[in-house]
Amino acid sequence: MAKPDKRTEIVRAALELIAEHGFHGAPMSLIAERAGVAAGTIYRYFENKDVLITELVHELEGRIKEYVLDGYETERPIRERFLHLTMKVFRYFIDFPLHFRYVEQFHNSPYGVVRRRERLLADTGKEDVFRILFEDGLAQQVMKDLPIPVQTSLAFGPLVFAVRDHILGLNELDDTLIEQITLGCWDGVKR
Amino acid sequence: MAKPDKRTEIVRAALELIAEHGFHGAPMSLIAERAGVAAGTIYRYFENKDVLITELVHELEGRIKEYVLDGYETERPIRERFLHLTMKVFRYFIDFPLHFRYVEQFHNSPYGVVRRRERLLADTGKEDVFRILFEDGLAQQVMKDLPIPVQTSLAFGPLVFAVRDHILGLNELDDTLIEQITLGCWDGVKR
Amino acid sequence: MAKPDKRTEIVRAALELIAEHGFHGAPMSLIAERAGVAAGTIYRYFENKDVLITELVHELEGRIKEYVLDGYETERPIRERFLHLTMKVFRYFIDFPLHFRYVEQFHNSPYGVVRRRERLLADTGKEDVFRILFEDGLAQQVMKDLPIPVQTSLAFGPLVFAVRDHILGLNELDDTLIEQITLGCWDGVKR
Amino acid sequence: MAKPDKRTEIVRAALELIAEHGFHGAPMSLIAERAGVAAGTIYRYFENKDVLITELVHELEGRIKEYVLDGYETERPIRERFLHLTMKVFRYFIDFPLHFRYVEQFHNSPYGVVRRRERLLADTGKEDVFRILFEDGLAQQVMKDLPIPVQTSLAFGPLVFAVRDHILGLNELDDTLIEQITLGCWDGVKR
DNA sequence: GATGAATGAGCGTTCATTCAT
DNA sequence: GATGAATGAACGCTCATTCAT
Repeated sequence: MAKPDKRTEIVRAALELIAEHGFHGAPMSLIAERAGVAAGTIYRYFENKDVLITELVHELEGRIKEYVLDGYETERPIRERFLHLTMKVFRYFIDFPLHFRYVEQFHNSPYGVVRRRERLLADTGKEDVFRILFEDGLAQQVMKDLPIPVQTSLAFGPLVFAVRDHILGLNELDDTLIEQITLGCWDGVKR
Repeated sequence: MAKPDKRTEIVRAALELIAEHGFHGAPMSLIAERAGVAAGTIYRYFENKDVLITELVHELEGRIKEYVLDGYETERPIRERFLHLTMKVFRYFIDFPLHFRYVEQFHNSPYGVVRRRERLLADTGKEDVFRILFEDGLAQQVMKDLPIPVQTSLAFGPLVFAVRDHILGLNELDDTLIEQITLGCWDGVKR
Repeated sequence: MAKPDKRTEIVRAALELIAEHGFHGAPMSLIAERAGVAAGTIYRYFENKDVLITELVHELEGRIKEYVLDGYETERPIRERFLHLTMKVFRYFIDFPLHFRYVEQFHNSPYGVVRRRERLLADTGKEDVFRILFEDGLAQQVMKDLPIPVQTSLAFGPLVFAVRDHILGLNELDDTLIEQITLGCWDGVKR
Repeated sequence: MAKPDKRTEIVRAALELIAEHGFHGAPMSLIAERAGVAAGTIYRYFENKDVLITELVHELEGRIKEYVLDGYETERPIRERFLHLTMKVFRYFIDFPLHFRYVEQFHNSPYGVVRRRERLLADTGKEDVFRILFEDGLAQQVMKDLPIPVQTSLAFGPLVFAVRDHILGLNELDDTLIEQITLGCWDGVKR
């Protein structure tokens, strides 16, 4: 924290620029400038722009995961766990709108498509709390018997929409609204 | 099909390339090549690339609207109307995955953001079937009392997620699954 | 006059556009549009743009010559003939600023350079009133003994400068001013 | 000559190409090639082609001014000062014909017209030696009472004409001829 | 003759990437 | 390690010219 090293600055600059102006509006030279480094320096830390973009999304997703899992207890009832997870995701994205914008941009670009596919094909199921939650929910007959991806859609689709509108200023998401949406999602997935 | 005129070919080529490879991966030269015309020819039909992109999204949205409203009867019960609309949207996007991908890309780009905001600010409510449906649903106390954008999130968020996964091949959306999701959405918005 | 034929319209349009916006600002398509003909039609009358440009300058120079020689009497005294010619040129360009602008642009472009050189190398001396005037002036020992091109410079250089400034609005050339400049030029060439 | 840096080479190449072939005949790619740099390199030194063109004319005018004012003494008689200035301008342009051609092209292009107008409208009179000379000349009743632009026309019009012809090879301006023209100009402006 | 849609070479410009310092 | 000047392929776009109708 004392010495914000160059890599950190590069990542921060890339996040800001891409989140705000898209991949188009974030040339390497501008990222370098905003990071306070020379253009060539970026290539010491990232092989090329694609790698930078991809590593950045990894980092963000790691942080989101960490935030969301904080205080999460696998022993609690399904409903409670569900609400914990969705509301945490909500809060995270509202608190870090740049992260949301970045991740959104990423997943709606060719990079994201590749990434998403790889991820699903790899069996990451073991450690995936959402997956476990849905499987538990099914086993306990609390949730509908739907494929995991479908459950995910019902659980997170509304959230993403709502956050997007909120960030664009078309919406004003306060605590009660967040709770209502979250409960609506629960209504969607519960049996 | 009788006269596959150049404009049509250009639009088709742009749709394919942008849907598959993003705005980045669709240079005018490639669009021209795939449309079987010279690069300069595109500019007889579209003032510039931005206009091409924007007109294309208009066209697609027009077609979607037409498809979705076919057979829609404003006199039917709320629930039935809701299911009609969401399932039609589902089917359309599953039948025309390129359209889905294109519209998605558009709305996650600077173009789309501007468009979205303008649209919301303009009071287009009069003719917007979704809006009317939600207002009716609220008036009849069948749906939850939530802001329109939030209702929209609950109604369409899961759909977009699910279609995306389906197109990526992570999902296999058949009729029963579509119905289940749609019903899940209804559970989310109904009182 | 009754039927402003296409060639005339093309020439007029080219003159206006080039005079006002330069060669750069006068694409063939715009010339065609302003002439009320199709783009391809121009090529029935002129082999290509260069030919159009060159023929136009010929036409203009022909008209200037005609105007200037109107009322010119080779029997009058040198001074009177000199003043007649220079003042007529003055008036012509002030009355037809577009012609002036066009001719100026032409002579300051690669076209003009070629043209000018060809012209001088061809022995056009026989019919050139200016040349004859200068030769007479020298023979009668009324004018300085200078090469013809130099005499031309002294006679017309100031005129071109003054007209340019006038057309740009930096100057207001009225009759007395024109006369003064003309007399200044005479002072420059006379012995 | 010790370090023929890239900027210098670019400027030199632009000067040569534009002077010889006009703005049309000097694409950035060719300027780059002749300068021995990559096309993109030009943009490190000049924001765009317009800026390159405009900065170049500034540089040339600066050098001309410096050359012309060398040895100029404001305390000398009007006539002597007049002859000093005009003859120096003469010599400069004869020694640097590319500079002459460039400046001519510039002032007959849309760039130049704008520039010229701005310059005249701005009251640059304070530091303008020509203006001061003409004002002194008028005050001392040595020169005719004419507006400054008109005096300028009489003083420099012939020069520009003569130099142009000389560069085109239609003329052979030697010292005596230059002096004669200069004296002719003086005859034109003096009372 | 006249049209104007179509062409495609060529333009000015950008930017991811390299490499001498 | 770090720099940033230099690169040059690739982009969006223009426009003189052609040719089927």
